[in-house]
Order: sequence, then structure tokens, then C-alpha cells
Amino acid sequence: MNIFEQYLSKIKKTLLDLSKKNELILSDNLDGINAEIPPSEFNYDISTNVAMFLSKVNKKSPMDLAEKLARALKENDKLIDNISIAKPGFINIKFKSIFWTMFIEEIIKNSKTFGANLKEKKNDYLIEFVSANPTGPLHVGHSRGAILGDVIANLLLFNKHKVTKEYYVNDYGNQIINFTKSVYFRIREIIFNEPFPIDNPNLYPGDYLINFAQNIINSDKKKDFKNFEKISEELTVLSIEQALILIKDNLNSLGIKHDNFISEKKLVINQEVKKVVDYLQKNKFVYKGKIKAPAGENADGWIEREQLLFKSTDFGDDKDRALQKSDGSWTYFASDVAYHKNKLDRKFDYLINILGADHAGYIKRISSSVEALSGSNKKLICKVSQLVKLIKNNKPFKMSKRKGDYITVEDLISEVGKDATRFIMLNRNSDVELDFDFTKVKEKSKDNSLYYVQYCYARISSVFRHVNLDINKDLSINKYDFKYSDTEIRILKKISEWPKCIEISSSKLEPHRIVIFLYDLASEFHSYWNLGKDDESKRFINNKKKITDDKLVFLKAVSNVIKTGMKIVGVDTPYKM
RNA sequence: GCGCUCUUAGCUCAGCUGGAUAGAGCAUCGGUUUUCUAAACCGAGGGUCGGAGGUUCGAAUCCUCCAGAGCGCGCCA
Repeated sequence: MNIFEQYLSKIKKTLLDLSKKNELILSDNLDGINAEIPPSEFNYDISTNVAMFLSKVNKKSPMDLAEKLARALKENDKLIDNISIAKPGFINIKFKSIFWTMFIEEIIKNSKTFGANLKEKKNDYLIEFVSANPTGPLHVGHSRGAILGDVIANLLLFNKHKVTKEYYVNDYGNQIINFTKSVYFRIREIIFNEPFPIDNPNLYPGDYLINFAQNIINSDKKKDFKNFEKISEELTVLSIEQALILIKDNLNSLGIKHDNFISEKKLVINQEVKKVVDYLQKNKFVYKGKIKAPAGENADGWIEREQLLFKSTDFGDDKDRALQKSDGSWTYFASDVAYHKNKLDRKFDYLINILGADHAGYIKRISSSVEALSGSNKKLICKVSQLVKLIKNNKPFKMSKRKGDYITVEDLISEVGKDATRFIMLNRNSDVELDFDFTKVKEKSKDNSLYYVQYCYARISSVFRHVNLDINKDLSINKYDFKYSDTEIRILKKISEWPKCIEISSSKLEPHRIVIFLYDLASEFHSYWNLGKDDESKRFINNKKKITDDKLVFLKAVSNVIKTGMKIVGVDTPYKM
């Protein structure tokens, strides 16, 4: 139940009634009217801007209009205790205590779905995320996008949409050849005792390739590894297989499981790339031309070559993009266009792409291709996850891909754990750079927002434990007839914003809002909890070792929202800490 | 040079899709534990929301321009 929405429709109904009686002029569009929580110093429950919004068309001052509307609103609603107006024209409403009792009953009775936006049309989403090259383990940079994608998927699922999680495997092109060669040299290193050519910049120097090589050797001891040409094709398949095992293992340790892994190579082999380029050619989106060197950059050594180009400038891109290399093979972009055609053919309502910051410049061209293929790019939503800056002991912790000694997901998880990683990565808006502080993440204090929220849940479950109740079981309370204190209502008001938080998080694909919300809720709860130190009546368990129904229901409501939110984020809520 | 993203307290950042006196945490200073979990709480100081215009009853939020930071800009994927 979203009380703001509910209240907004009540307000609109009152407005309509008044306009029918010719007592009020309505503007054509009432979308600008809102209902929200007023700043706490006003001590009201809900406020609306209607009077300011309608003052112009009615040629009345907002304050006068507010007074009139306030009177009408109060007459129409028995749940209003009192109503007042405040400069410059806000109408503030305070509810009778029964309102909050009804609210809390709603939460308890819909414990699984409270907050979900179920009225919205149900859509079928495809979300593509991670899609890191199958040449090695995932590193920290990948993990942010991975978590972002996974939690967006959870969020959409919570709202009862259909979601397919997909990983695009770039198992075609030069890098794969270099990767296979690297594995091959590691194999020679093991079998023939030849040193790995560490100075060759095209090769992958990471130690993990030694494991890949060993695994491949172990899988078929009789294979002849002497001649690369003879086994290169098979070795490519085996190497990618090794990389994918490692990547899936990394994803698993982050708590992520994709539904599909789509192979780029297959798109090429199945002629899907050729078909999509033919299609674009037929529709005059493709031509042979040359790309100019970017201005302001050192253009030495720049050779203009004639290539097959896609006219992405027709769709607002700043230059046309190459589909075919001069040796006739497809560019990454070409097969990605084919992949997007493939996605479009599967008839999803929306395609979500989660990209790393270094691929942000890629968005225009891929959305151009989607527009060329489908006549619109509205289906495609691209989210960028910005860089993660690692910090340890107040110093930046550099990642360098050069020697293959970058911080991997494995390092991260073994050091700070899955839950902390997920939670901290979502602490910030995804399009802002994030400082990931190893030292702080491991601390058990307020510095660590994960523990702060989990501690709130643990405190609640400790109360349940003390009165021999199971926090997971539904409450068997039939009569809801409670009166809550101002501090309790403050927390209930916070909870009332939960559905709104979910709605905005999912419409903007910004799951960090959930984490921020949970932190705020936990903070208010901890604050309330500590009141019990000075004032025994504020404790949940009274001096007869019992808990009253009102407190029980209240705790259940808070724990319920925390649990729901943490589940979307994909982290545990321990009973004890 | 062009494109994308960003600029809010000393530091790291929220800011509910335009609202009331702009909020947290860290750091600094001072308090709270015979009591349901102190992994917590309470209090104090700290601001030209990068700058300039504009739209609006009303702007940190929308538009334009400017400045600064990060990322990217052919056959790497």
C-alpha cells in the first residue's frame, strides 16, 4: 500500500467534486500535484502542494486556496485528525491513530509483497550484465556492474516482472587468439620446460593461465601439444571453457547466477552477423568509407582505410562505425549488432545493458543500431557503472592489468565476504565513482553500513527470541486496535516511504536507493531502541517479561521491511551477531 | 577538438523524479552500558549546493553558457 498514492487520489477526488460544484477551476493536467512527508519539525503526517499548484488558474493566493481545500479535505475524510496550512501554501495533514494501525495491519497481512509495485504493467526484461571477456578471472571493476545488474534483476522480480539474466561471451576475435596462444605457451612451459615469453605484450601473463594449462593437460594426457596449428581450434574451445568455469565460479561467490550465456562465436558461425549486416545494407545504413583520426589527438601513424561502415551518425552518433576489419573479419561492434538483433527477435519488452565506465562511449552506437533494426531505441536501456577506487589503509590501491596482478573478485570475497561486497558496492549511485575501503569494510562499526542494518534485524530477532516467538512465523493477531507514540509513528512514516523507494529504484534502475533507505530506517530504529535505556516503558519487553501486541506488530513491520530490502540486495539478515 | 559522466560541509556522499530552515557518515570536541545485543545512542561546531544567466509562485534538482575532474574517441573486445 502506497499511502501517498492513495492520498493523492483522495485529494484529486475532492478537487473534482469541488470543480463540479463550480467552486474550483482545475488545470488541464494534475500531474504536478504531490503528496509527501513534511519535514519532521512540522509534526504532520502528509503534506500536499495542491493549493500552490492551482492558485494561478483560480486567481487566488495559495494561502486562501489552501484554507478552502483543507476544509473540503477534512470533511471528506474521517481519518484526518487535524489539518493546517503553512506558508507558502502547503496543506499539512495529521491522521488519527487508527490510520497508522490500519497501515501496519496492511504490512503484516502482506508481509511478502509489501512495497512491491504490483499495479504496473508486467514487462518481460532481458538484462545483460558482466559480459567480461572469457580470458581470465573477474576483477573488482567487473564486480560493481555484476552486483548492479543482479540487484536490478531482483528488484524487477520483486515487482513481478519477468527477467532473463544474460552474459554475452566474447569468444571471437584477436584477443581470443592471443589468449589461446598464452595458454599454449603455458602448456609448453609445463611439458617442454620452455620459459613463458613474458615480454610479448600481446600475451596474457597472469598466473591463472598455469592452472588452465595444467587442467587442459590433465583432461587429455595423450594429446600432442607440439604443433600449435594442429590443435589451435580445439585449444581455443578448451581455454574458453576454463575461463568460463573460473568466471562462473567468481559470479557464484558474488551470489550471481545468469540464465543464459550467449556465444559471440556462434553468432558468427550461424551467419547471424552476416545476415544483420545484409539487412542493414539493404536498408541503406551501410557504406564503404574511411574513418578520420580524432581531432586533437596525435594522428601520427594514422592510416585511413576503406572499411564497411554503419551510418550511426544518422542516429546522433558522432562518427560512423566500422563493421568489418580490412582482413574481412567482423569487428566487435558488428557481432554485437547481431547480438542485439538476436535479443530483439526474442521479443522482450525491454533490453537492459549494464556497462562499465570505459564502455560508456559505446552506448550511442549500439542504441543507433537498435534504432536502425527496430525503428526505435526506446526498448534499450543502458546503465553505466562507474569506476571503483580501492583504498587500503587510507591509500589508493592500484589495479594494473599489465602483469595480470589486478585485484580479483576472489581476492575481494576472501577478504571482505560476499555480503559486505554487495552492500558496499550499492552504497552509491552507480554513475558516481565509488571508494571501496578495504579497511573500513572489514570493521564492525557504524563505518560499515552492512553491519549497521544487519544489527537492527538482529536486535529485533533477539526480542522475539526472549519471548519465545519465531520471527519468521506470521503473527496470529486478529484485533488491530493500537495507539502508537510519536516516535513510533516517525518510524512508521519512514516505512510508508518504502513503496515509493521501490518504485523510484525500479523505474530509474537505481538500487542504491534501497541501501540508503535501509540505512536510514535502521538508524531510526537504533535511535528508538536506545530510548529504552532511560525509559522502561519504551522497551519492547516489559517487566513481566512479556511483549504487548502493539510492540510485537511494530517490530514485525520493521523487521519485515529490512528483510525484504536485504533480500533484494541479496545479503543475509542474521538473527544473532 | 568531440562525446559521455560528475562537481553539495574539512573528507566520502544522500537528497524521495521542482517544494518548507539543504541532510547522513567519517573526522574534531563532549556525554550515555547493574537495563530487550554499546557492532548502539545523545549533543556541539561545520554550507555562496563549481560559476553566471534563464524558466517557475518556488531550483541543489529543469534549460543555456562557462570553468574544473574522470572515462572514452580507427581493424581491443
